[in-house]
Amino acid sequence: MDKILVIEDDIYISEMLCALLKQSGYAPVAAYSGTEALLLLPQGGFSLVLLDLMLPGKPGEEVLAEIRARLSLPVIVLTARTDKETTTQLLRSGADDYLAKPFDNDELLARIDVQLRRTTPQKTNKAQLCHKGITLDPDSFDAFIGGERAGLSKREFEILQLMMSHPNKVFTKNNLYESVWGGEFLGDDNTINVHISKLRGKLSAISPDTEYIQTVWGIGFKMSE
Amino acid sequence: MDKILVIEDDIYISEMLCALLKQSGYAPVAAYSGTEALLLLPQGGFSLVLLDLMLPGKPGEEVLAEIRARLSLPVIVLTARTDKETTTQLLRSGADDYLAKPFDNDELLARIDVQLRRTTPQKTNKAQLCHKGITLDPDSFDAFIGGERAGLSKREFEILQLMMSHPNKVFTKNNLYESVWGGEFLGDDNTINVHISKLRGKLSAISPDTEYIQTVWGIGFKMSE
DNA sequence: TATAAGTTTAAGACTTTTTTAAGACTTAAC
DNA sequence: GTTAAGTCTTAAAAAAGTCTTAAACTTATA
Repeated sequence: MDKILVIEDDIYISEMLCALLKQSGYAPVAAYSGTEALLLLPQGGFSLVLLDLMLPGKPGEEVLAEIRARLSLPVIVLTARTDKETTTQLLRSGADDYLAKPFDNDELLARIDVQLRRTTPQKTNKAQLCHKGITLDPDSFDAFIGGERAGLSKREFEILQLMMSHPNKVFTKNNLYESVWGGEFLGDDNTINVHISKLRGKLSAISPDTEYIQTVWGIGFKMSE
Repeated sequence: MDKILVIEDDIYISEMLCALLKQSGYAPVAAYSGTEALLLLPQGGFSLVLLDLMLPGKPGEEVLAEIRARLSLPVIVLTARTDKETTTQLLRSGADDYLAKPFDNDELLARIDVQLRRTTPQKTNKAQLCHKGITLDPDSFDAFIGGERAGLSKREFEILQLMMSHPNKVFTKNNLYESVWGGEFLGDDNTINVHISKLRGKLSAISPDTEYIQTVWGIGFKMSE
């Protein structure tokens, strides 16, 4: 159950929020000032922060900055001010979203969902990698181009998967070796070159005129753009 | 540079969006229908999707669902409808954020920032060097001027990186040799001159009228101001 | 103008990558 | 446990790209 820190000085609103959250299956914790919130946060375990901007003592903006400086937690700001300057400034200074007061309960819940959806590590999400028409299928350990199976071996698949997960990065042989083989790389090894060559062969067997893997001379390999 | 897929059928709005994005340092790619977008997406490399809900052919909601089913990419929806039902429904069905039309440019940029901030994790690594319009990309070991790749070799990159890391310092040949080659400099060597010449050639191939590397007669080289 | 310093070019040396092929190793089936 | 099929590694030659050298040319300084 996700713990949500509700930073709101108005007791009436705070209770309303907490009730709404509890009813929706979250575990709300109320903080009635920014300083209190900053004391509670290090306790840990929070999945999200709801932050009212108008706070006694420390202004909400400062609280936001301190949360951001210390933790990586989604923060949704509640504010009465809806002018563009305020709201864009808020987003720029670290808020993940904001909601204008008075807000709609359903919308608040939806926005909380959105934030938690991304924070909570992908449960089912075997997001399959796609790049330049290559689709990777982690279930069959194989790659497809336009529906055609490439027939990769395990190492070939792992190399391609690694490279496609960061399509702009150049991977040194060292990188590749340590990630795919998991050991230390002893410079004078041609194994990776051979695997890259085979991989290219299988990819270009499907699509002969496309370059998929680029060599960066003296450095390594990367996915073509 | 982050690639953003702009799915918008109205050419006027699409161009406006692309111009705005380009100006802000993103690389926009326009798709004028949902089906086109779904063809472009497997090409990969996109960091974010801007999706207009009103689309010819396939409705935006379906496009959203298909994107969600296939990839894990932030999607910001642009919509004219602002009723609570529509918007919460949108967020629940996979949108990461939405913006009501007509939207404010700054707000759009701020929201894009928010989404990218979380998707692009620890961009903490080597902050890319910029100077006089040259951007160094340590991932691809190359330099860019206005988005154009220079195609540097390893040594050329290392020289430029060294010089750009202290743009006001004058580097003697000795300095350069010892830093880039790592050995002792034996005065009568022309190698560095040749490399500087090649480097200048590649930079001015992109931007012929700008001087990037200055000669300090009798001493060495430095970045131009 | 003479001289020292910097620039450019082109060719060959050198290094890195690609490809091929053969043998070693793994895996799965019998 | 043996066999068969496929995968991985090693080695070596060929190909491709980069670096260095040397020489001719240009520019700045005294």
